Amino acid sequence: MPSAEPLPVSDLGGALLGLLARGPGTGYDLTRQMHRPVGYFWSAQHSQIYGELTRLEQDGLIRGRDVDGAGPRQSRRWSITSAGRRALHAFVTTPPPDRPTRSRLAVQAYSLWLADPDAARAMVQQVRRRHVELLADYAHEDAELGSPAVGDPEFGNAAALRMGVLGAEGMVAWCDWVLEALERG
Amino acid sequence: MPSAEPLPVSDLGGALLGLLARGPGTGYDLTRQMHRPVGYFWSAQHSQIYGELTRLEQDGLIRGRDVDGAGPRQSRRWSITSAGRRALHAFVTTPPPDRPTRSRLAVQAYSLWLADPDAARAMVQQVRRRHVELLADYAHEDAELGSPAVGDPEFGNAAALRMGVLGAEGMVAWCDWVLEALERG
DNA sequence: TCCAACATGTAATTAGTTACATGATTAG
DNA sequence: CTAATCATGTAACTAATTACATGTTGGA
Repeated sequence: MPSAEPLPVSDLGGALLGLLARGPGTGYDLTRQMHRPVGYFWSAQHSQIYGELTRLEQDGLIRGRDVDGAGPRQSRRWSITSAGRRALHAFVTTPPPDRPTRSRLAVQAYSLWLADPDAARAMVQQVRRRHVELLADYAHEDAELGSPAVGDPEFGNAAALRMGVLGAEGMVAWCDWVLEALERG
Repeated sequence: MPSAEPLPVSDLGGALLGLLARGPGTGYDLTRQMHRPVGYFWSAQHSQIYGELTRLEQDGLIRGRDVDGAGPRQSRRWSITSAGRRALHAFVTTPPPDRPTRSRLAVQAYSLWLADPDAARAMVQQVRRRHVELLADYAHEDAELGSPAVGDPEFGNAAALRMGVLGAEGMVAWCDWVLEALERG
């Protein structure tokens, strides 16, 4: 009998399965797609991705087929299997472990009190600019999206994007809070 | 001549220096302090902390003195050196690298479209509860804090806490957004 | 002709987690 | 007497980054 429990996957594995659930692709494709919009929240180098794909294949969650591509080597086109879909199902509905979100910026904030105020202001202003830019990118993506139904793959994009917007708005608000405090001295 | 550039430190190194800048402590102390409020944003096991402390000592950023503690072994009390303070200065005012914040929840969100709506709702509700609890913890800490001046160590606590509040509020808003979308079907 | 994009892989290193190991003191 | 806390360390492993390596095709 087949095991009832689907195989657990790593966070990167979940990201890759999430991409392949929308359609097959090569390792190279996946590496590029680890940009907008999954890549807003997860990144990986191709070296890590190729390794993870091999592991997912060994677990039977994806299947690779050789195709001849433009490069010097054979290219492999990966597709998700039904076991992979089951594993992805389990992955998305399992509450994430309750560890603190790692934020280097928060670690810096914790020691901001001993920084030179001008240097602190410059750093925070740069962070602010970056998040304002991010918000503009998100707005672009959002404009092409509308309000997809929950069963539509686009709903996943919208949900991830929404999280990005709320997070970036929070960061801008935080920067303003710090800048005001530095103003007051 | 002494080098003009202070030694770069890792994120964990920055967190530990940030704690030691407020006063000396043993590895055990630091492990416990990697809870509120730095630990809201960075966590580490003692195994990693002890190793990092050794590295910081080799770089001359901290200094350890043997004291006899309650345990079976000699205890070491660590203090930050002036080189350590310089390195921490540089650490806090260097804009963090522009990599995406890793969010497993966002990766899950990206594939939420193929989840069973009831399972999705349960997951999101649990995440929401967790962040509401976090907000209550933050409010507690905040109440004891007031509005410290920028040169006061407490200002670091306040800044980190502020980031936590804004982040958690964003997460609750995100959960509500998803729950509403699931309601509408 | 040179550079970018295509396309895949390995090697070396650093960061982080989990598990193993020890042994004293104190509170219930 | 038992469990928790004190207090430190190592070992084994997984995750992630950086660097090394190869070789084609298409456009400026």
